[in-house]
Amino acid sequence: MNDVVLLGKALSDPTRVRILYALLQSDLCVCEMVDALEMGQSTLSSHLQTIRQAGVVETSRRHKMVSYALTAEARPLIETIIDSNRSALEADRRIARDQVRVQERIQLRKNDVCVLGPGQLDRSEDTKK
Amino acid sequence: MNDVVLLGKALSDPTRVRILYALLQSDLCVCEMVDALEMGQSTLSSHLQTIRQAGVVETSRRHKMVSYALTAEARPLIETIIDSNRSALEADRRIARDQVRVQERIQLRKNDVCVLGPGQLDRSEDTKK
DNA sequence: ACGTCACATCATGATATCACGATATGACAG
DNA sequence: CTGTCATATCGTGATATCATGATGTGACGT
Repeated sequence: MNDVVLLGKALSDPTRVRILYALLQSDLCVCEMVDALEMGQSTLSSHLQTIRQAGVVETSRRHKMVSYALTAEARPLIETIIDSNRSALEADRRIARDQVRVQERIQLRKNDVCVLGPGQLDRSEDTKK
Repeated sequence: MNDVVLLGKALSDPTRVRILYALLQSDLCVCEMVDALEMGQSTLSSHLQTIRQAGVVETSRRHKMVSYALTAEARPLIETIIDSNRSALEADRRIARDQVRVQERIQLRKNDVCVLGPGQLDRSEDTKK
């Protein structure tokens, strides 16, 4: 019972859906998500705790950063749910923008490891038309 | 995006999970759910509206009663989610009790149609041992 | 057409959740 | 063992959700 409710809570907020959608692309550390998803670090962190309580994600430490990943148990179910609304999600402008920014942040990794802290990504390109 | 969030909201409350679990057994009218799930009619109704907004259930009128059913589109997904936690749900005492009471209420139908209004089910048996 | 009955909606107060800034923690480098 | 930096937690005020009782609505039988 409670497991289902916690899964529901994980999915019941647009910000958390954005986070899950991003994690479906790739494991990400908190600093990468702060930049890519453009939200306050404390806001992001508390949503991550909510998702973690649902057993949907797990953490691992990589150097100074904490990396979040979908759990092996939850991933298929999350994929199924997301897939059932894939087209609506892909049409969402916020989601599309997140995708691009996640990829940009991933490009900055060295040897697949995040080397840049939160809020340090040069976004001067973004202000150009 | 919003569809996923609404689905999440439908699942994010224990009372709504109970309702969905009951509807997985059988279509039910509101009066049957009031008795079987032992909740106030207005409480039940507002949860049903939440679930309906998520596109998970649809209604039809049968005589005076309104019958709720999982939609054909949502049912497979709901089944998948429930199944992924089937054992935990079956272990839930509240859910188990609901199951019994739903079956009792269904037994009272004539020709598969509910004939008894809300709060009219004789529960004198329940107070025995 | 008029009640009646099942259901929906409203009003309210209590509790939970949200975003955000400030502060705490704790792992690593030096 | 000390500072630093990434992340977690706390505090707060605004908003949303909950359960419940009162009231509204609309389809059916008479």
